[in-house]
Amino acid sequence: MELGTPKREPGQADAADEQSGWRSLGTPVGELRLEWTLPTGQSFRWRQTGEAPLEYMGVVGRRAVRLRQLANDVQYQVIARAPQDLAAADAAALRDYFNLPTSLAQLAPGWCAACDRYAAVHALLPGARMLRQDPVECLFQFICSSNNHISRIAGMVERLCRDYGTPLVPAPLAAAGNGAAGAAGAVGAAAQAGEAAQQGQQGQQQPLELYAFPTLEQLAAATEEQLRAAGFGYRAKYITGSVAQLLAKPGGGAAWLQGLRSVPYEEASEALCTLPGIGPKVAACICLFSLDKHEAIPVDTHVWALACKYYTPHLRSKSLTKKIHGEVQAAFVDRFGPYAGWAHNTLFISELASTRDKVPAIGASSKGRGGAGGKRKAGAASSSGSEDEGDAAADSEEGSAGSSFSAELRGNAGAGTPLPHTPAEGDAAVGRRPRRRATKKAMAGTG
DNA sequence: CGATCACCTAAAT
DNA sequence: ATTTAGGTGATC
Repeated sequence: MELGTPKREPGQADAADEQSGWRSLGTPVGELRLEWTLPTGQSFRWRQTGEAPLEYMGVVGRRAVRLRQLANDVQYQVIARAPQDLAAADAAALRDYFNLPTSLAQLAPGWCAACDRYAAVHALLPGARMLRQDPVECLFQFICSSNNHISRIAGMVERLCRDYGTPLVPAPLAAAGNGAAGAAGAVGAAAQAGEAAQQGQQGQQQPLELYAFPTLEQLAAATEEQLRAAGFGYRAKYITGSVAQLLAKPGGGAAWLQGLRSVPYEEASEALCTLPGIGPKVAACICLFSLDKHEAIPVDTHVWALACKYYTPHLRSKSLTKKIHGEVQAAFVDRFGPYAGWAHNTLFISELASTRDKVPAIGASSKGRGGAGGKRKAGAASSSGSEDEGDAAADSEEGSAGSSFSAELRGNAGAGTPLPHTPAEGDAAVGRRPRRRATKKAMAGTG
């Protein structure tokens, strides 16, 4: 059952799975790999709860979910659900969350043809798919992400859910429960479920608590002082400020955000940037991870470095201003087409230290060939003309993206060796090191 | 518009 | 002790 193409319809379970409670999502490896999708910076709400098979626990909407990766499929199990949500809708909710109507496997060949570097990385990172998260949840997660690292972001988001969100009660217990159980009981039960599922892990962590992400109304209870005390730092005022602005929107902030799904990327981005704590990068994250803007490119420090090296070397000497952000964005769309954000995601993941740990081969899978740096024409559709400019520019200073990348791979064959990324000279392009060493607040633009 | 700096924090070097 | 870590806002 664990190998081969899933034959069942998504959401169905055969006799064996019926008793264990696992159901098939119907996603071959080319469409979804949990390890390249859940813990790679799109959402900070998933915790790994098992190894072999790889398993995660998290929350989708008001459903607490367990997911496990099989050789050529993903299975799920909804362990807690809001009273108003039907079990019959579980499959649809997950298919929506994982953006399954969009076929990654169909788009990837076009990106491989458009860029050798992408092709090399893609082979090692199949199934790196974009999520379709709830916009409110996504927005506050990424306000927390500014000038921050993943582990700390995850902690902040967890605190937000625990302090202001609604606890989710595991289904069997919810069914058997009575009013007397109360909120405290519900929390305990959810925690227990998480704890049980976490056995066999590296231990240490406290029981995983399961909460729905707080609604805007719930978040309105948070004060800046409270959040600062909880370790949100200067982002505390961004959160309270954005909550206030969103709640003031006619029709409600949630609906306003939802409405951004049906306007052009440019417009959605600008709208988001009117909220405190949201700039071009965070706006792009929200657009790509929750608002159906498949072309959005969050240009962070890693992507900026990638772009300077392979895609927009002519911008290398610039600093990452809003305008430059737009130029990098355009360069990616020019090369990869309307789903450039998806392609960018795989490239981005390949730069994460955690990814390199999991894929030692990433430093050793050369196969030489440096040809054809980019012949674009991504089957995904290149929006329009001016084809060769990007390539010409890319080739001018560093050689083609393809050859550069391959050269790096060759020279770095040791297993587990981090991608070379030879910082050469332009590495600190983002934040010029302060001429002096201003003690603390000097690393501004670096992150 | 572009360049600079301040803003929280915890882990890594 | 300094740097890193998936930036944004205010100012000149």
